[in-house]
Amino acid sequence: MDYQFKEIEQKWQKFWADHQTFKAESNSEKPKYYVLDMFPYPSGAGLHVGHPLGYIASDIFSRYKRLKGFNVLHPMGYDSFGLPAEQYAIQTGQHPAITTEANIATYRRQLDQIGFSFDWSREVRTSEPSYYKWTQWIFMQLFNSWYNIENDRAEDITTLIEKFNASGTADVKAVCDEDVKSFLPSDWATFTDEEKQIELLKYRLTYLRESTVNWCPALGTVLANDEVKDGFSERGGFPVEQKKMMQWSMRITAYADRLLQGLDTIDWPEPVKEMQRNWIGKSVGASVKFKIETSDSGLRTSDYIEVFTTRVDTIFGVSYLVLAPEHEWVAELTTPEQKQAVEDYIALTKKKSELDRMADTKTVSGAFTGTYVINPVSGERVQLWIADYVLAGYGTGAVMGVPSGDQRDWLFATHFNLPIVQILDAQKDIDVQADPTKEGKYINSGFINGMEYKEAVAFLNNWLEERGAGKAKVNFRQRDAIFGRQRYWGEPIPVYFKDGLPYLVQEEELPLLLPEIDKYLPTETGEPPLARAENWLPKDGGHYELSTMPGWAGSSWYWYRYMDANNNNEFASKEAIDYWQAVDLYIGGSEHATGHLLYSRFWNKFLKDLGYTKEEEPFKKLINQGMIQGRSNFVYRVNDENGKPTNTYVSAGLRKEYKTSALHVDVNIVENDTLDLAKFKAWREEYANAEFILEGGKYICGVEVEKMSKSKFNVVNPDDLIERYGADTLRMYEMFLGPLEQSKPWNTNGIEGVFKFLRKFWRLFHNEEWVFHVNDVVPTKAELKALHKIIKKVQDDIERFSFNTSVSSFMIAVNELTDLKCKNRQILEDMVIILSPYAPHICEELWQLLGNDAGTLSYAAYPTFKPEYLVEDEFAYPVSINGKMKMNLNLSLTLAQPEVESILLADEHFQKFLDGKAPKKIIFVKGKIINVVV
RNA sequence: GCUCAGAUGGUGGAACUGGUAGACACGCAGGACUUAAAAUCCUGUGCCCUCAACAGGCGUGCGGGUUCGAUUCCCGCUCUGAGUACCA
Repeated sequence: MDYQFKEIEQKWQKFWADHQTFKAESNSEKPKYYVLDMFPYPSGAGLHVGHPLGYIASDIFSRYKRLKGFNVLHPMGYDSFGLPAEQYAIQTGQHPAITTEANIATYRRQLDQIGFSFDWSREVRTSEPSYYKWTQWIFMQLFNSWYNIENDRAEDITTLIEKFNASGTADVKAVCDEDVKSFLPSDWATFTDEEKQIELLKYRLTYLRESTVNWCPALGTVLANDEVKDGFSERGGFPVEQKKMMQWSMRITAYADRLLQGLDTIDWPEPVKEMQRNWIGKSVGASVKFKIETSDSGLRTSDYIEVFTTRVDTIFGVSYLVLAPEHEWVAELTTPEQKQAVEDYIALTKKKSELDRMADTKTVSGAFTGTYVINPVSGERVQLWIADYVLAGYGTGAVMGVPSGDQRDWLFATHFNLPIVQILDAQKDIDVQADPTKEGKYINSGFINGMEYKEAVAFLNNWLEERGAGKAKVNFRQRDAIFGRQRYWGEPIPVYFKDGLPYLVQEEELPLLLPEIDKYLPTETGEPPLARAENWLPKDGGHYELSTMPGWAGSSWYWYRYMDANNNNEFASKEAIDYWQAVDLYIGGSEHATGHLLYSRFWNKFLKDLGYTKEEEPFKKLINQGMIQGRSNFVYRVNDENGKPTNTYVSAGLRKEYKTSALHVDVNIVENDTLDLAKFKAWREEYANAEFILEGGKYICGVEVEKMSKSKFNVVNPDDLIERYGADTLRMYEMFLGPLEQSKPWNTNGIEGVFKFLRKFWRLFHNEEWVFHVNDVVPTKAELKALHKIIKKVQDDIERFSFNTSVSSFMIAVNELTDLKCKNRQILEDMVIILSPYAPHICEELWQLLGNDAGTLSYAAYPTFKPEYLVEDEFAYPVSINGKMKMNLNLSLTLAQPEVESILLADEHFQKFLDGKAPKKIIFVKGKIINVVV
C-alpha cells in the first residue's frame, strides 16, 4: 500500500491513548529525565502553526531519551486562568469556566492530532479547584513565613515570634518593611494581639501594603511592572495610571541575591540570564548622609538627606545634590525666594508624560531649592537642587552630583554653572566631558589624596560608618511583586479580614472556591467583581479578600504538580519530588524571561527553604524556541486614473506599471506565492467577477512578514496541514524550517519536500507494487556505512538541539539507501528507531510490519554507533594552490607527507595547474587537505 | 544610548575544533510518462565571461589584519532583529 498517513496516524494515536504508552511512573530502575513545555493559555483562537514548534522539539527529545533508556516525564496542562476568558464573560455573560473548558477541548484535539507523547494522566489546569487549592496553600505558607538574613533563608513565622519573645527586635535580621518598630521583649509582651499582627505583617513574605500601583481603568485591574509598556497595558494597549491602593505583595526582594547567584549555576540562554540580571539590577555602593544646613528661616525637615552612590570614592568631587521632584521633602526644603521657581519646575515635570521624559534625555532641566547641604567628608556647603533625571522610585530618590566623573552630572553642572572639580590625576579633558575612570590617584580629595580606587572605597566606607554618616550598601532595582488583581477569573486569595486585619482561612477550608457572581464587572462602588458574590462569607465573621491572584501565581509551581498531579493530600508527595527533583529541559518562549521564569525561581527557592523541595533551581536547562511570524500574501487591485478601484488585479511583478492598492489575501488559497484564481473568486463575493493581469500565465502574490493574526489572513492552521500531509510531515517540516531558537516567518513552501521524503522512506520497505518487502541478507559495507553515519549524526544533533540538520541528514540517508536498493531488515529496523522521535506514526506502523509487537517502538533501544563502519582507507584529497581548490586526488589514508608529495608532483593534471612554476611549500593535513604554495 | 543576537544563491538553510562554501529542501529550467493535466521520475541550477567547457574571473554585509589556508579568529564600520533605558 502507498503511504496512507491518515489511517496510520489515527491508528497509532488511538493505540497510544488506549495503552497509555507514555504514562510515566514516579519510580524506576532507569535514570529519570524531566522534559517540560511552557503550558499554554487556552485561547479561543486555537493553535496556529507557531505554537507547536517548541512542543515538537521537546517531544522529539523526550522520545529520544526514552529510546536511550531514560524514565521520561513529559507532561502537559493549561494555564487556564486569564483575562481573555473574563473579557469574553463580560461581553457575553458566559461563565469563564465554560469558555475555558471549550477552548481546552479544542487545544486537546489539536495537540492529539500532532502525536505528542505527553503523559495526559498528569494533566493540570490552574483554574481547577483541585489545583488552585495548592496555589492557595503555597500563599498561606508565604504568609506564615519571614526571611531570616542570618540563615539566608525563609523560616516559619513562629521562629520570629520566639525571637521577639526572647530578645525583641535586637537579634532580628530580617527582610521587612522600612517602618518596623524596635522593641524589647517586655514591650512585645504588652502588645495587644492586634498590634502583634500589625507588626508581624511587616515581616511576612506575602504582606499588605499601601503601594502605588499601575492601575488600568479600562481593564479594571492592577498590572505588574512587566505588564506595562511605555505607560500602556501590554495586553490590549490601554492607558495605565498610578494609583495608591492596599495591595498584597510578595517579598521577592528577599531573594534578589540568591536569584542573581543562581543564574551562574543554570544552563540557560545568555540573553535570558542577562535580562534577569538587569531586572534584579544589583548595584554595590554606599549610602551617604548629607546634613541639611538649617537656614535662618528655620527650614528643616530632618537632619540629613541620604543618597545612594556607586562611586563613594568621588565624594570629594560633589558640587551639588539633587532630589527627585516628587521627593516628599521638596516643599519643606525650598526657601521662600526659590518657591516660585521650584513650583514652576514641578508643574513642568508633571506635564511631561512618561514618554516625553524618556524620549527627551538630552535636555538638562532642574531648579535650585535655595537650601544647602554639608558634604560629610569635606564639610563643604553644596546646593540642593531638584531635577527630573532623578527618579523617586530608585534608591533614596536623591543623588549626589559629581560632574567630573559622570556625564549626566557634567551636563547638569555645565548648564547651571556649578563647579567641576577634578578628583583623580588620571582624569582627562574634563572641561569637554566627564571622565568616569577609576584609574590613578586621588587629588583635591582631602584625606584620600594619593590613594587608589579600592583603598579609597574601603577607607571611606569605614570612615563614614564610624561617624554615622553612611555605610557600604547594596541596592536593587527590583521591587516587591504586587500580588493581587481586581478581577474575577483567578485564584481567590485565602484570606479574610476582621477588624481591618487579614487572617488566613483554615487549611481545612481549602480550596477556597471562586464564588458565582451575576456579572463579571467591578461593583458600582468600584470594588472588585468578587464583591458581587452573595453569602460568600467566612465563618468567623468579617469578609473575604476580594482580589484574586495574578496570572503568574498558578504557573509559579506547576512543574511540581506534574510530579504527582492527582495527590489530594499534598501539592506533591515527598517521594515524587525526591524522584523527579527538577526539570532537566524546559522549552518555551523568551517573552517569559522576567515574568514567569523569575517568579518560578522565587517560589521554588521558598519551597526549598521550607523543606518541601530539594532543588535551589527549578529548571536546569532552558531553551527558547524562536517566534514564528506570519507571512502575508497580497493581491494588487488596479485603480483607475481617479484612484477609483477597478475589478482587475495585477500580478506582483507587473504592478509597477499600474496604480494599485495592496490587499491581504488568505494565505491558504495561495501556493508558493501563486494565487489559486478559482479559490480567490470563491473566497469573497466581491472577487467573484475579478479579472487578472497575469505574468507567465500565473498570478504571483506579494509577500510581507508580519505578526500572525486573523486580520492579516496569514494564519496557518496545523489542522489543515495535517489533513493534507499528516502529522509526521508537519512535525518534520516544523523542525526542517531552521534552527529551533531562531525566529522566522512561517512559509509552507517546501513542506512537499518533507512529505516526499516520508513517502520515499515508506517505499524503502516496499516493492514496486507497494507490497511490504524486506530481506534478511547480510548488510553490505555501504549500507552499514550509511546507517552508522546517520546514527551518529542524529544523536549528535539531538544532543545539541539541532533538529533541522538531522532532518536533512535523514533525507541524505534515505537517498543513499534508495540508491543502494537497500531492503535489508537489519538496516531498516534501525532506521525506524532513529527516525521515530521525529515521525512516530509512520515508524510505529513500519515497526509493526517488520514483525515487532505493536507499540514497543517507543521503548526500543537506540542503535549503538560503531565507528568502525565509517573507517575509510582512501580519501579524495582536495588539492589547492595558494588556498584555491583546484582538483581532487584519491590517496590512501596510510600515506604520509613525503609519499603524498611525490605522487602529487608526478601527477599530470596537477602539473597543468602549476604552469611551470615550482612549488615553494606543500602543506599536508592527513585526511583533510593538500595545499601547495607557489 | 547600552546589552545581546544576527547578515551565506531566487527562497529556507548547511558547513560542529581554521581545511573542498552553498549539503538538504523549495523554486526555476529542460526532459520522460500522458490525448492533456495532475502526480511521479530523470537532468541541470551561486554569479560573471563564454557556443561550450573537466578554461578563466568573482563570491559568505563592508574595510582591514593574522594564517600555507578565514563563513569560522582579531580590529574597525554598516545594516537588521530582540531586550532595556536618565538606576545615581
